[in-house]
Amino acid sequence: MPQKNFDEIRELDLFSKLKDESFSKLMRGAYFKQFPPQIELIDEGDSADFLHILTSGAVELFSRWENRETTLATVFPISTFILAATMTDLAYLMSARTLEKSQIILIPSEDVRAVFSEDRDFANAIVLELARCYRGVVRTTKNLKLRSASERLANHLLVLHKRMDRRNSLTLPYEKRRLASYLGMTAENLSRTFTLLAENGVEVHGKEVVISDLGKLEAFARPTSLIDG
Amino acid sequence: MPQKNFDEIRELDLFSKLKDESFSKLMRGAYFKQFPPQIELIDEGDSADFLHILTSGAVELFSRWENRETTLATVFPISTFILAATMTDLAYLMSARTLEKSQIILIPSEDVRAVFSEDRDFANAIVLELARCYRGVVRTTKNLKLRSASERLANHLLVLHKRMDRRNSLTLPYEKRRLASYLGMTAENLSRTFTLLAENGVEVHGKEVVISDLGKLEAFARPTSLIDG
DNA sequence: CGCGCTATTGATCGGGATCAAGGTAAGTGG
DNA sequence: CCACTTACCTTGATCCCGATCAATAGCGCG
Repeated sequence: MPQKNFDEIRELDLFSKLKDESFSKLMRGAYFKQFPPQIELIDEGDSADFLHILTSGAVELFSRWENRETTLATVFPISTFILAATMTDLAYLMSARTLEKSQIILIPSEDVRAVFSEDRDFANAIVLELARCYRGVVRTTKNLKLRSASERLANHLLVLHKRMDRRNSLTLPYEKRRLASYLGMTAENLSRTFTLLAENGVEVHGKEVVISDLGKLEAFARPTSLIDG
Repeated sequence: MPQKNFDEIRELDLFSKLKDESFSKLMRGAYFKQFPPQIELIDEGDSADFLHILTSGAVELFSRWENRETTLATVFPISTFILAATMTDLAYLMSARTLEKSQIILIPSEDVRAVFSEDRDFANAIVLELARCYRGVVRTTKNLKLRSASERLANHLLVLHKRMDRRNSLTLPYEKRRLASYLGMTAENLSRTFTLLAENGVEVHGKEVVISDLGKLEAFARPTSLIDG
């Protein structure tokens, strides 16, 4: 594995305060793998043998039931995923597939749990990370249950806008149909909702989104830190 | 506080493996309070000063946005709630109200965090509990996004049935309108959905639900361990 | 180019919401 | 013990958001 990756991983909240010894213990047993796009990395229900860290590319977390499928999250570098299943040694609840060619580090779950009980700082970081994830899903649930599809889209655009350093022009980092699924709507409905938002300060051309009237969009979206973070 | 309560709390997964010393440290700073029904214990956005433990009564966790409100969970004794906010020292993301007269133990968040970093077993238990909560909300999200309202109701009845030792007759432990809100539907729609389920092995009289044909209900609900636990 | 995939647009359908009355059951007080 | 109240639930009528189905339009890429 390139040194560059090591350094980046080391800087993740999860590992930054880790003892060197613990960190190398984790890395010693780790696999560094490259995957092509559209590979199913994880099938929900599988036992959680590895903690995954995405170092380049993109990964979709999704779930299937009875011929239906929904996107639960999109993971971008550098970040870990499916920590909760790893810690509890239970089956994964989400499936994962690469969206692009991706580099992924696989750390055996037993190693994670071993270091967790040896290194207090790691335990601390894991708790914070799990709590953060938990709160993220709670926000998602509130978003789904309290808002209409167009309100969800409007607020999501505001979140992206904030994340992009508040530039009024941004590029959607995923296909629209995945965005639609993530927001709990169909691709068709997303399209129509975008045209609806044209009256509320949003212009769309392909994956480019221009927020031409932030005030209008905010008035429509009514964002709150208790949902949108 | 009655000794009986102490013992019951001690048996919670979160506290059972705790050193006596740690447990008393937590209890020393704790408040034991009684609340009448319909009292708002927590307003989302408040800072998370206390970990709450419900020892009798019932508490609803809910959220509001723009004049809409949704039930996120109902808590029954004996259990803790809002652990994640406590650990991260961030604002609560859910509001809470008593549904009945309730006894609640309030443990200052700083004490919880202090004991967490002193007592390895407690740290362990907290991680497991957080991961469990996280996975619970992931299931909720999948349920909301992958299933229709009637499928959610059918599966929820199966969950209650399982929880009630698989007796074919059970009593709904909450008002129907709260169940409706929890399942992400209106009270009216819940009513109609119950009549729909009459053709699928379910009889309802008030809060009494009789599963007259488990096979039929299961065929309709198609439960899966990856959503329904 | 032309093939294949994604996005848009249009027409229609349906699940679930909303609005508006009734019904039912459990208190409450005379 | 029974009228009256009140809260919850049900039922009916209608509406609308968003899904579905179908066709077309872009776009990226070999």
